[in-house]
Amino acid sequence: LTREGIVAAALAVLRSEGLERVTMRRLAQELDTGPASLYVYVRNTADLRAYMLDELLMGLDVTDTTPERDWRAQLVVLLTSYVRALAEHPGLALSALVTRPSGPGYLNLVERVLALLSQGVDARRAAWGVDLLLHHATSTAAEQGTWAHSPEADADEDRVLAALRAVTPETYPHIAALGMDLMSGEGLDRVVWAFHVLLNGIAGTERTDDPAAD
Amino acid sequence: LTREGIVAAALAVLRSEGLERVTMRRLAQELDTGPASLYVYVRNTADLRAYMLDELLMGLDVTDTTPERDWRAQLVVLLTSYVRALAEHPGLALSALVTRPSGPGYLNLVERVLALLSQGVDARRAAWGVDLLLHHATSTAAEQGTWAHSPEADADEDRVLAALRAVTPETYPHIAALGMDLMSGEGLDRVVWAFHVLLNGIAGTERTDDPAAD
DNA sequence: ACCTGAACACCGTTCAAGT
DNA sequence: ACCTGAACACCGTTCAAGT
Repeated sequence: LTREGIVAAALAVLRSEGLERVTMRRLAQELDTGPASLYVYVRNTADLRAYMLDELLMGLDVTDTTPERDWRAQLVVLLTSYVRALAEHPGLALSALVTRPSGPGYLNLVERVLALLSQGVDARRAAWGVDLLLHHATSTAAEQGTWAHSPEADADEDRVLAALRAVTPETYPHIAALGMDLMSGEGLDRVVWAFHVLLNGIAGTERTDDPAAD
Repeated sequence: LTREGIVAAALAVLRSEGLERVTMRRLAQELDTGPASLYVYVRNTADLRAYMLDELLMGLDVTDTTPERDWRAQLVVLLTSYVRALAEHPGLALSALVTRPSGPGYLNLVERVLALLSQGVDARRAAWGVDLLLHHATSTAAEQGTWAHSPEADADEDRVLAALRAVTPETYPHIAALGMDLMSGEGLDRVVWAFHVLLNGIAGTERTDDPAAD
């Protein structure tokens, strides 16, 4: 019984049965022991999920496939592949939003994002920008992943559509004016647009805190 | 027993004991009935949380306090107050990330954001921008709120700091070069900067999908 | 239609006792 | 130090039976 073994078992259950089934009791069963034994190696379930996420990130290919393109395009490719990988496991993305990742897999990703970002913006903006980009990518993965993998997502969207249709120009003029364009765009179109917004925004927005404070 | 009554009881427990205690069983106890009775009025816990969130949003003041300032500044004020309100209940923010809100409280907020956004950008960008802004605000509230209210947050930050200190210029040159500036900034400084990044980005990034597709 | 008791099928975590 | 059985204190949801 080792932490590596526990995390490996957790990833196996994750892939075969989903995150809901990755419980201390289920893992203990898988490893032929009692749930209490696991607490020698992981602090709690949040801790376990952090290890799982980092293991997943280690498997992410961060090497550049299109070195001839500019830093923005390369970042969009990298971040999109991160979103795609994480969206497979939206529950882990949600955990990462709440527990700050700090494992080698995450540091590796941060380093790569910083390397690309530094080509286009100054160091102070890069320092805050990397966090903004990865925070956005993570929450996008949680959102997209949940919608893609949940049977309730359709009913959910129906409710939003019904709410939009019920809007009259008198009650909500701006919503009524835009109408269904509020919901337009294939999932990935919006994700890519959002990354461009962030990159252009970072390049065009100076940090507002006192430079001497660093 | 009505849905309004159930939601009101839920909000009372939320405020006095936190979201973890807002369970079907706890609510049933509060309302002197069995948990099964609640399922006549709410589909499940996700549904209940959606009602709770919308009730909370109804209490959000979206009227403008600084009409003399430009649309960007007004949006930053509005979005910051949304983040502040939601960060009080990070669990609800997390739910909103996964279940699309569609109640009157949310529509009210969307209308207000659209009204301000329309002063600065074209309708197509406003349509996608409002979702991007509120998605970011929601996930920021979940993140900030959890850190602010969780006793484990400190240990979490210590781990990140230790990981950063352990970085050498050989392994992660860009991380090492930025050092502790990666973690700089008071919570709110970064939140405000992020909103400026988004607003500048939206203003400076055309939508990439086919305009005829609307 | 609305309401309920009881059950089904689970959880995370702790702790005293063992090896 | 590591491991465990058993317990503590809970969960969401369903369903047959009642009113």
